[in-house]
Amino acid sequence: MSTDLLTDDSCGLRERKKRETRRALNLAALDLVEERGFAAVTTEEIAARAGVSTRTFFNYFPSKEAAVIGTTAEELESYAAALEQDVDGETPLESLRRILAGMLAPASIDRELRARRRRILLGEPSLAPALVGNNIRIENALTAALERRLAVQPGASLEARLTVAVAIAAVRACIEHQQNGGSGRLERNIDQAFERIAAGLR
Amino acid sequence: MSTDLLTDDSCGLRERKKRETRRALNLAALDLVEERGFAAVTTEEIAARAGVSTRTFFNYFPSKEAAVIGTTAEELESYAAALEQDVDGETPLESLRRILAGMLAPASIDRELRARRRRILLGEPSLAPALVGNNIRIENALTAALERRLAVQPGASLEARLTVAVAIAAVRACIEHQQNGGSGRLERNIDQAFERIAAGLR
DNA sequence: GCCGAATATGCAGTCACTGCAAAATTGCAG
DNA sequence: CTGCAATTTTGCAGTGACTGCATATTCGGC
Repeated sequence: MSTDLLTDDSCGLRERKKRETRRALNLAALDLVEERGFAAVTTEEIAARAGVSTRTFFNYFPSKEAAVIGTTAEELESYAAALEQDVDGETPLESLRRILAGMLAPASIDRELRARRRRILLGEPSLAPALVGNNIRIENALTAALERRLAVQPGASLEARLTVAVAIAAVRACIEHQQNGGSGRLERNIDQAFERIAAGLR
Repeated sequence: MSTDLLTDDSCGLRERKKRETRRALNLAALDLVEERGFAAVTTEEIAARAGVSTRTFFNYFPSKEAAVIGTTAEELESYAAALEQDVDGETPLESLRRILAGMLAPASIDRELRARRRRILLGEPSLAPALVGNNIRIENALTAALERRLAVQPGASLEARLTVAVAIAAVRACIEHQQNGGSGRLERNIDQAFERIAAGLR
């Protein structure tokens, strides 16, 4: 196989190949779902397009949904690390707004991929349950990170988990609003939502 | 079959039988999951214990998870109706606290069943994704109800959806907190959470 | 008691997902 | 470069969720 451009970071050939395979599976899944819709795609086809066996597919992802969503442990850790950092005058909620908005926004590098991902994932209503299920992982990772930042024992107070859960719910609500033909642009709505939350809901 | 005690409310035998079957399936599912755990129970067994064919099982519930969770459209409507009502000086958030807490609390009649349900559902981590998926239905129903109460066009403003989503997230966060061995009792934590939200998070 | 409609069932089939054991690949030491 | 051990891939066989369809049963009104 051709040695590739983006060898990301680390060590041995083994690790690199695993990353490549994982990514290939995720991209294959996105392609196929975009072409035909989630229900009409089989794990066999995804594996085939990625050039591995069906069995190997399940060595990388526990379910078809997970392959399409494709959140990696690294991404999770990177978001958690970002939240753990205490940026000058930012409240936890402000940090969460920045980080969660960043997860949605097409960032500098992966621009098109991120945008495509977003379009495909949100365009498939049948993925909604899996997506919110995936949010549990995100919530747990971010909660732990915020607890470290606040220097409290894990689970000692509700504060951290509540803040994270509410922030994620706010973003989800904006997305849902968007999909139901709601008013306003997503970015702007998210800003408004966080303002409302900081001001106190009634 | 023996004519039963609680014939609930309405009309024909047909409707009553459907309710009975639905309930029987839900109870059978709860029983079996309590005995053996969700993964070790098959839809065939649930159907058998409820006295119907496997095929009929899927006429009532779209998935094994749904059968265990067992939320009915009637329940949804009743919660929505409760939220739609404008109770004296209650803010929307206060109404939501009351209604969502009521969904968890073992109510007057079904006391034991509600408690059992709660224990079983929350005791099965593998059901967590399905549970949050189910929350989407609840969120949609409550959002529509709140929009009626506020007399706004559906989807016109973010307000309703945001409030509902945040309220549900708060309850979920308290449950999650509880399950991770967090401090405090559930009821009390929910109260605190809603107070924090009304006061504004940071 | 009889007919149209709703409901229950059986059957065959697809596909997600798993455990297991054999084969292929990789990293490493000699 | 060569064999060796660990890791990864793969094939295979099996289980079980879920669906469409055709058929039988049951219900409600006449």
